[in-house]
Amino acid sequence: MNTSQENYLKAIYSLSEKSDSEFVNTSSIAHKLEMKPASVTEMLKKFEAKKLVEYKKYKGAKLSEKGSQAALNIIRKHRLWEVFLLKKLHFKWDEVHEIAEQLEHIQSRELTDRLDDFLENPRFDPHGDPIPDKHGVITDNRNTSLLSEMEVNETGIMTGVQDSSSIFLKYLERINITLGQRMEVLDKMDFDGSMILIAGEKEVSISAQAAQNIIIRIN
Amino acid sequence: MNTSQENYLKAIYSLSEKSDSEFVNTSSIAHKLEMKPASVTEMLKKFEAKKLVEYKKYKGAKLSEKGSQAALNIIRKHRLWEVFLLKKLHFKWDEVHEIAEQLEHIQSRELTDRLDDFLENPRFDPHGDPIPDKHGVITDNRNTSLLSEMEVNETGIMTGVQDSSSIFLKYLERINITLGQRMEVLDKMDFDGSMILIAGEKEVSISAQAAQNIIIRIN
DNA sequence: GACTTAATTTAGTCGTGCCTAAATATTTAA
DNA sequence: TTAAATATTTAGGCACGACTAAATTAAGTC
Repeated sequence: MNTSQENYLKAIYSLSEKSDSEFVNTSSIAHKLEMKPASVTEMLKKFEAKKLVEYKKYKGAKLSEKGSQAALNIIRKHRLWEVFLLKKLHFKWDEVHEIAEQLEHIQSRELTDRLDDFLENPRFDPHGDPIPDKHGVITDNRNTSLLSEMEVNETGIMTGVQDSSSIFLKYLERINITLGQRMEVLDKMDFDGSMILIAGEKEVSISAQAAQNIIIRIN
Repeated sequence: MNTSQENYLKAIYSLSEKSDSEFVNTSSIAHKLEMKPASVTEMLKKFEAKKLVEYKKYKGAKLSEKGSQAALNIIRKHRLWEVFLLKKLHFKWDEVHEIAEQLEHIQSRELTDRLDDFLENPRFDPHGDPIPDKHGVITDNRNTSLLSEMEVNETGIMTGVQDSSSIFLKYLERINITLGQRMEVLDKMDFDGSMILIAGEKEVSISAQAAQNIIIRIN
């Protein structure tokens, strides 16, 4: 299992999480990995042979138990390294993803588990995403919703983002929105769907597009 | 520059350190990397084109300034990660090399420099090898010799090993020899070249082969 | 100095992971 | 329900980094 194949697994996992149907289609994987569908087809056949996915022609692929475990292990490593980069090396929120993309491919069960302990077994990464434990179990976090779906006067705590791109994270930083902040919706504008909130102490205005990418835990 | 190429650079660097002649020959590189000489020849030509080495047919290769800097950067990363694994994650002396072989290929100048600071700018790795600074400068350590070359009654401090294999390090651990110990040569046996020392507090006997792989700082 | 031996390079092959272009299957819409 | 549009797969090709076997060069020996 090399870096390329691990990236396929991650892509399939993340797409199947979001999609409602069981099978993830070829072109969505290709799009996510910035590759051509033909290349994906080839790899899916190899994965089928290795029992990492169930593959049905013209339908797509579904991760097997073995495939899911492999994907979760990579995600676990990615998120643990992100915590390390942020907490120990003091990288900024928006800088950690890129480096973690490399570190997630380091192979050593022992290393991952020791890193986990060294970081004091964090349950969420800097973007609010849950970190699978050593058995691949993710702590389920219900009670979450997108900021864009909240009603006026509702409150919650920002626990994550859906878009981890540097450009988005920089935007949030610029308007002083950070993880863990309590938010209250003051108004939703009919004009463009933008929202007025209290985030932390201050009143901020945020676009509909941004609100669709902010995850809030309601409580 | 990928993992394979970085391993070539490291191999050439380490061989040219030890060898007296300027150029490192094809077969020694092949041997070190456990590959066939024909493969090495091909790569050396590519390196020549990239100006990483000076390559002379049937003579071998010599790292250019650019090539040396690249090699030193990989060595720096390797040794810093080794310190991290030992000091922060509490791996054993003989376990760190293998994992560092992977981590040394992570590409991020920023990461390396921050790791260096996080570890409080160590000057030597767990095997006693010096860590190049961010400019590729190695603190020169003269006054070192191999244990096997010491005379009876000479003393010194063990600062490193030449063979970092797990099998050798485990052997040292078993006979209670560790880095930083003061050693005194009590006797050298004509029979088989083995040596009797005081290492730490105790008297130990060590084979000629092992003594050739232990680095001592004389003072 | 010629000849044998060893080292090195060249030439051609292979697996991997990507691609493009063409063929085929599925979905959508008239 | 059939035709057009779209998605997917197949077929063939390419770069890379490894290999083997054959050719060439260098080194050692009589």
